[in-house]
Amino acid sequence: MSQDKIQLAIVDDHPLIIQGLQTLLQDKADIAITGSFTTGADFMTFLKANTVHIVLLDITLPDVNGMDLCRDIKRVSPDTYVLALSNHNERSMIMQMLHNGASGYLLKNASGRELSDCIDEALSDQVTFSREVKEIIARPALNELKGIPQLTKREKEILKQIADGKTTVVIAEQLSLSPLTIETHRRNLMQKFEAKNVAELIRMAMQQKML
Amino acid sequence: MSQDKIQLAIVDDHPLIIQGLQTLLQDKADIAITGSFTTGADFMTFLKANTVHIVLLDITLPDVNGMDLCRDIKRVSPDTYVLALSNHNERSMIMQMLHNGASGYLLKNASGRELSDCIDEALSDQVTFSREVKEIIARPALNELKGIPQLTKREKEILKQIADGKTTVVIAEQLSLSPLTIETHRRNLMQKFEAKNVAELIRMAMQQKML
DNA sequence: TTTTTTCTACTGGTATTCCGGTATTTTTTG
DNA sequence: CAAAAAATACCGGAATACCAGTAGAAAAAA
Repeated sequence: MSQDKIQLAIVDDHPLIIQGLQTLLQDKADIAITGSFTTGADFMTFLKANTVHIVLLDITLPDVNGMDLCRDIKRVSPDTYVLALSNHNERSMIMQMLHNGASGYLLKNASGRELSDCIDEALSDQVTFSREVKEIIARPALNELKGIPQLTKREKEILKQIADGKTTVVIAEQLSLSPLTIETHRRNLMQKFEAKNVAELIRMAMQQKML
Repeated sequence: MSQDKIQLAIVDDHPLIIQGLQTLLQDKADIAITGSFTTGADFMTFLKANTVHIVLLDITLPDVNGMDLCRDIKRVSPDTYVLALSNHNERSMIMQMLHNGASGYLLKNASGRELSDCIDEALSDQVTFSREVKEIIARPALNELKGIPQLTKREKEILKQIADGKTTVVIAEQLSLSPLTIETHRRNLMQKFEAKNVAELIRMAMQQKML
C-alpha cells in the first residue's frame, strides 16, 4: 500500500490557480490529484468520505475563513497535511494558520519549484514555508522596530471603540473603568502611532491594518 | 498572413497564474503563447522587438504599477490589446485601466470560460469584462444611493488634511480660509458619513476607500 | 521570584471639537 | 436665466480631546 500514490486535494476559489497547480503537479509521479474544490464546504464533504494525504488550501474562500477550515480539517482527519496558500503576508495570519494545525504556508507568488519542495517537506512531516514567508517569520522584532507599533490587548480594544466614534466617557462606562484610564490608553495609542490627534490615530491604525 | 496564430503574452508575477493561463489557453487552436513575463520591464523589452496581439496583464507587478505599464504598452504598440487581470475590484481601478487603454478587465477569480470569451471579444476590438466586473461597473449611482456619500472637491481636500492630523486652524491657514469655514466643511463631512466625531469620520472614509 | 510590562488612576489646565443655528457669495446645472 | 448646489463665513456655548506629568496594582516575562 505504501507504493500507492499520495492523494492530494486542492481548495481554491480561483480556477486559474487550480489549473496552475494541477499542471504543475502533473510532473510529480508519486502524487495523484484526488479532487479540487472551490468552497470549504465542498471539500469537507469530500474529506469525510475519502482519504486525503495533503491539501493545498487557499485561506481566503468565499464560504468559510481559512483558520476555521484548517481546524476542521485537522479535527476530521488529523493525519492530513494542510499547506496554506495565500496572498496575505501578515505575520499574524501565518501564525494563526500554524496554530490551527497547518504544516506550512506559501504565498501565491511562490514558484513551482518552491511549491513542489514544500509538498515534499510537508509529506515528510516537516513544517515548511516559501522563501518570502521564511523572511517574514525571520524578522520578528524588525517590524516593530521599524514603525509598526505593538498594541496591548486593552489598547486594541479601546482603539476599536474610538474608531467607532465612542467618546472617552462612553468607553469608560462600557468597560467599567475610569474615564481617566481610557484617556491614558488613548494617549498611549497616539504616542505609539505618533499621531497628533484621534483623526490621525485612526488613519494610521487603518493604514497599518490594525483596524 | 491572417491565418497565422494570434500572438499572446502573459505578464504576471505569480508563476501559478501563468501556469494556469497557459494550460487554459492550450485548447485554443488559434492562439500561440509567445511569451510569459514576471516583470513589466521584461515584457516591455520583449514588446519592442516582437509582435504581440494581445497581452494578459496583471496590474500588481513588483516593478511597475499596472496603469503606467498599460499606457507604455499602448504607446509602444498601439494595436496590442491589453486585458487587465487583477484581484482589485475597486471601481476606480477599473476605470483607470480603461482610461489608460486597456481593452478589458478581469478579476482573477474569473472562470476559464470567461477568460476565453474575453480574449475573443478583445480580439474583435470590443471592450470586455468578467461577470463580477460588469456588476461593479453597472451600479454607478446605486452605490451612492446606498450609503456611500458623494464628496465635493473641497470636502475631499479637507478630509485628507483632517486625516493627516491637522486642526481646523491649521487647515484654514493653509487654504487661506476662515477656520469657521473649515469647521462647516468638517461638520458637513461628518453628517454625510453619519459620524459622531472625527475618529468615526476617518474610519468611515477609509472603509469607503475615500482615503 | 524578581523584573518588566500592562493596566489602572489621578491633578490641573489648554486646545479643539462639536452643536444648533443662520446667511451671503460663487459656481454649477437644468 | 433661474434654481440648485457648493463654498464661504459667523455666534455662543457645551463637550471632548489633548498635554505634562505622576504613580500604585496587577499581570506577564525573565
